[in-house]
Amino acid sequence: MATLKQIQYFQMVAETQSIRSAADRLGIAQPTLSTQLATLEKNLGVTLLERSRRVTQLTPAGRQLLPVAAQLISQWRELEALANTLSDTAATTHRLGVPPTLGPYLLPNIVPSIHERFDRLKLYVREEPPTQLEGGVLDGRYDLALLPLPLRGDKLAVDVLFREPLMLVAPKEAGLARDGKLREEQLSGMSIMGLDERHQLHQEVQRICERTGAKLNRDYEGTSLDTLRQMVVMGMGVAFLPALYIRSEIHRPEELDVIHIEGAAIYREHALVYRQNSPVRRLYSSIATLIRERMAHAMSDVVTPIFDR
Amino acid sequence: MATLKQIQYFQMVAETQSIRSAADRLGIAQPTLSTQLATLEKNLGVTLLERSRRVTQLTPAGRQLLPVAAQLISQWRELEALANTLSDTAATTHRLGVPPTLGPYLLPNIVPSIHERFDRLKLYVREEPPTQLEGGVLDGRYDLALLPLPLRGDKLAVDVLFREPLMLVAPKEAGLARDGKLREEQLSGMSIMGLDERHQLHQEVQRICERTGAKLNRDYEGTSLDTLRQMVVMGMGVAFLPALYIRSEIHRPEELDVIHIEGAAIYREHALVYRQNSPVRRLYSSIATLIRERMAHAMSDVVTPIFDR
DNA sequence: TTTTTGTTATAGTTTTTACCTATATACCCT
DNA sequence: AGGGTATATAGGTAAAAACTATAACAAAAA
Repeated sequence: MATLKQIQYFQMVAETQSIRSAADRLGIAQPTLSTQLATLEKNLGVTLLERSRRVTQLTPAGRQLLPVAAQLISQWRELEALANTLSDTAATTHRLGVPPTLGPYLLPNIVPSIHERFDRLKLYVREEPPTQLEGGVLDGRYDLALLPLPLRGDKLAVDVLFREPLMLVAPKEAGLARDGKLREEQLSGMSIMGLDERHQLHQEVQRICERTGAKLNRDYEGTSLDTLRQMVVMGMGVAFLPALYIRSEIHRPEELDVIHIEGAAIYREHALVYRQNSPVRRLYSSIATLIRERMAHAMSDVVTPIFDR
Repeated sequence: MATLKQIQYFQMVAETQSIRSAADRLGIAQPTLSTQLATLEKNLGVTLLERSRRVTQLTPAGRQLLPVAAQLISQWRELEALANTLSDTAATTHRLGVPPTLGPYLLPNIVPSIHERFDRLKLYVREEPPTQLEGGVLDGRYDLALLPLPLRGDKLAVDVLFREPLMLVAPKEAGLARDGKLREEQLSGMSIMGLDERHQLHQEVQRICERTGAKLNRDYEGTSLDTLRQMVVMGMGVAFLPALYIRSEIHRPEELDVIHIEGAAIYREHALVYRQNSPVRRLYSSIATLIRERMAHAMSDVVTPIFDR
């Protein structure tokens, strides 16, 4: 197999019409160039150059191969240039997976900050259920993902980000919320609506119900936070919704009572995960830090950043 | 500078997602592949692969470089393939220069034969005055040329092709041609029209006039054989025209008398010329043979092929 | 003509590097 | 904990890419 060098040599000789001066301009010895050209010709099975003492010029075959060779070299230069810009790892496109119950409500808050800090970094974002996301990061479909804790496996690097309370929402007419608060014990026996079981939030709510004695109503299950919320608005029951969802503009406060449960640890935790041996794990962990800082700065009334774990 | 091999290696690893199996498929040892990849990465200044025991996959940067690398390889394959077809020298495009007083009247007769014999050979034909053609072959603007003899220089390979008589043409009403023949002596004092002096034919006719005592009329000079012929038709005088021109369909026999001069060597000779050290001189000389044979076969009434000189 | 000069090819060496085998190291899985 | 598998490293060899020196040759100059 020929080398890019040899092709470059060929190109230079074609340009200068002389092996001698081409060798000078390439900064190599003339015999080296002669033999390299000879081996290139041998490999290609074609005589490229018409050697003579006066001028060395292209053969008809060489003339036709030259443009292809030139294109090859320019393609190589392009690859070099691209590698150069990518050598700053923060200049490449990273694939980020997000769960549907978090992404739309969190990303608008943090993506601008990320682009501000790493101005040439690009994100390719896709939504998927957390269970699939975890495997997706492992098998390389994603470079990093936002995921609720705990994870199934333990093979991934995990940067815990923040704690997000789940708020009980109830129809106005239910009159549950005197002052927007409820004590944990009052949950006991209450019938709670949730998302369908393919969502991680389903399990999370299930655990909370088991702990507090509430009852998970499986007759009606939402397929998204929006449909779940709509079911509450229509008076079909109460539900736990993530604080970030409620904070987002999708929520219209006049339609629902939002109730904070006192005394109970009703929340979920989110982390940024990526492969342990990703060469850019330092970048990812600084993105995690950036997210925590952003949360602390702009959303500390809603979520609790976790800096040390 | 990286090598094409290394890029191919990179491509294979990306495909198999494993250094081990890529090494197998490439037929090299695994450590070789590891080090080659490392040097490629060092040269590019970018980490291309995320090594791990489970699967080795691309980094974000590697993912973006892979398509460019793949294109580079495919470009190389293209170059190889082209070289392969060109390795048969008769499959390339050769640049042929012809003089305006010969090309249009000879080429239609010989080009089909050339393509029949060398079916993948292509010709790029241009017309230029012989004086420029000779230099054009020397400096590489042409690969070969048809030229009238004698040549100025002696640095080119010359394959003499054939002798072409020059015929005297006269207006019908001049009544010069009793039986289409004239003896050399009768030319003496006759006023002959010619082409302008940039054409080689001008000099040739001039020499003939000097030898036979005819007088070259420089008051009216044609810029092409067609205008010269037209001047004769219009009764402005007589002229020498090449036999191949007269034989071509451009000539309409009813308009002119064509007169053969007896006893005098009134002709020009044509040769195929090319650079001495052209790597394809054997091809060119067999093209010369082909032309001679074609002349002998189809035009022996007009021209005299010259096989031995 | 002969000499000089400049260009390419060849010979002989050195240095580099691509490749190998053997082994270390790390991780996964049972 | 240990066997199995993947990659990395070490050390050595052989191929090839580089150099210097020189031959061979053609063109230009003397």
